[in-house]
Amino acid sequence: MPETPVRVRFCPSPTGLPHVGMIRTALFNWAYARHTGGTFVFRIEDTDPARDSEESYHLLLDVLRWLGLDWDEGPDIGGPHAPYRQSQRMGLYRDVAERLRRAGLAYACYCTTDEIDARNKAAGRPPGYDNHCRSLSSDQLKAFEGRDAVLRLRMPDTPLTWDDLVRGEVTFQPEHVPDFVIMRANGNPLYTLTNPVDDALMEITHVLRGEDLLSSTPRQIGLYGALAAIGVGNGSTPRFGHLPYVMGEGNKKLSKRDPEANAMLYRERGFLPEGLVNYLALLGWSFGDDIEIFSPAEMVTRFDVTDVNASPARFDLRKCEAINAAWVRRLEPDDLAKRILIQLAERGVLGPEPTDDERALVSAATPLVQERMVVLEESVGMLGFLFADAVEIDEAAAAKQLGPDQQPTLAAAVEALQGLGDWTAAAIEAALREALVEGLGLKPKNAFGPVRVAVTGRTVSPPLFESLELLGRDRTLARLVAAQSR
RNA sequence: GCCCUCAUCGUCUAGUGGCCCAGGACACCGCCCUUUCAAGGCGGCAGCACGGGUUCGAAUCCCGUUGGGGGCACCA
Repeated sequence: MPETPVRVRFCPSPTGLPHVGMIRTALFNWAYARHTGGTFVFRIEDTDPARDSEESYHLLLDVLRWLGLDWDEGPDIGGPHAPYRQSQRMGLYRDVAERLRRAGLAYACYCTTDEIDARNKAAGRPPGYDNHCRSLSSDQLKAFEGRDAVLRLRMPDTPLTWDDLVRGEVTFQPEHVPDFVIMRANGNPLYTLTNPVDDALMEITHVLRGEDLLSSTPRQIGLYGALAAIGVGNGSTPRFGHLPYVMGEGNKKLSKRDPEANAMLYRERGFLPEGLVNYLALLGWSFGDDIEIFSPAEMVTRFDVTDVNASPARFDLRKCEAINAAWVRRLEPDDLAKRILIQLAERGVLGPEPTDDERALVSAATPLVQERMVVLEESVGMLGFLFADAVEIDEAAAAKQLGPDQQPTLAAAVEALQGLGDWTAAAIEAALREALVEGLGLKPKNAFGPVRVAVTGRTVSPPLFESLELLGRDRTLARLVAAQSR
């Protein structure tokens, strides 16, 4: 028996900066589509001009592309259900709303929020609409003449139940799900209408979204019933899966204000897309077999929504960094070198068009830093010394390693390296050991510390002898001499 | 207030009645390796929220309690 092909969607509102929780939702939808051989639809829900922005829309596209979460239908590439931006589908929603009204499935409501609140208070009821305008007499209707009306959906008076893909069966009693607004008084449709209408029209089979939308699901199920009645969509209601929150510090949802929430930040800091995707996947899901490092493609082979955890997960930057570091180590050196090159160019260590020599130097230096980096950003500090004539010396490092006591060490190093025939890491190490460790009787730590600071400017650097080899004899000697005249 | 929902080490998780006096990872602490910093290796710390059931047997099933989160918009 052939199953209906899976169609999932990611449908953010373009407001503010892309949020990691939102990206995690996109990832799970994407992974589920790819795992099942289904279709991943990307739709933009920009029905609120007051909050939506074009800039935010482009950021969304950028982030998804950067992470490699490709979509099969969407605003930029079109598809059988185009357009994929709700702002371009307004006529459609108005039409559906009108049909619902004419079918008696939706009705005009003239109540103001103040009136509703007042009635609830007087009756000692909890907040929420009281279905007041469901059946108004013609006299009552006349009294409201000229007053603005919103359109509300008439909800069924039976329990609303669905089998949530991550939580199991969930039921709401009808008295807790009042008739809700689907069209503003000004005639603009609300999310409560546009989202299910598009899901129906686009024949979405699985709605995987944040748990914040869980309590709006009964309303959507009610709407689906109404849509089926007027022939919008294919008449079937999608399955729902509510993904757990991504939490921030303390016990609150990672908020948009929280800097850690901004997905763009990770790209700027030089996280690898593979690393971020890998970490985000771990928030509510696990690969199995005690394996934690996996590629997006590997994730796809195993991902299933029904394996997603129901409980919220805290975003842990440390772990995110550790996963990324593992990915840095996992990359082929050539691949890593390319990414470091881009990073160095973006940060001005290299020009926008690196020379062949610079490219070669980056390639040669990459293996020296591959095990030392957590994020690409660090390549600037670790490799910067290779790409300048002189080096800027860290003052704290100088105070520790370039004082009067270290002058003889530096002098001996200059002498040992000056006449060295073969400028290779091995030869440099041999020469330095002979002159400083054996010659001056220094411990290795004290022998190489001053050389390191003089040449790289820092107490922490890539392996010293390899670094000197890459730097070259002239610049190495110049820096050793310069350090003596400080 | 009402409704919904969640509950295993500090954190992310494995675990779907016996393989679990609970496994892995991050973080933390030791030791080893070592020219710095890492990486790597070895070891350590640390958890089934609580109370009742069901069962020969419960982290796993049921009920309750407590605690956390979300919702109750002409936002999405």
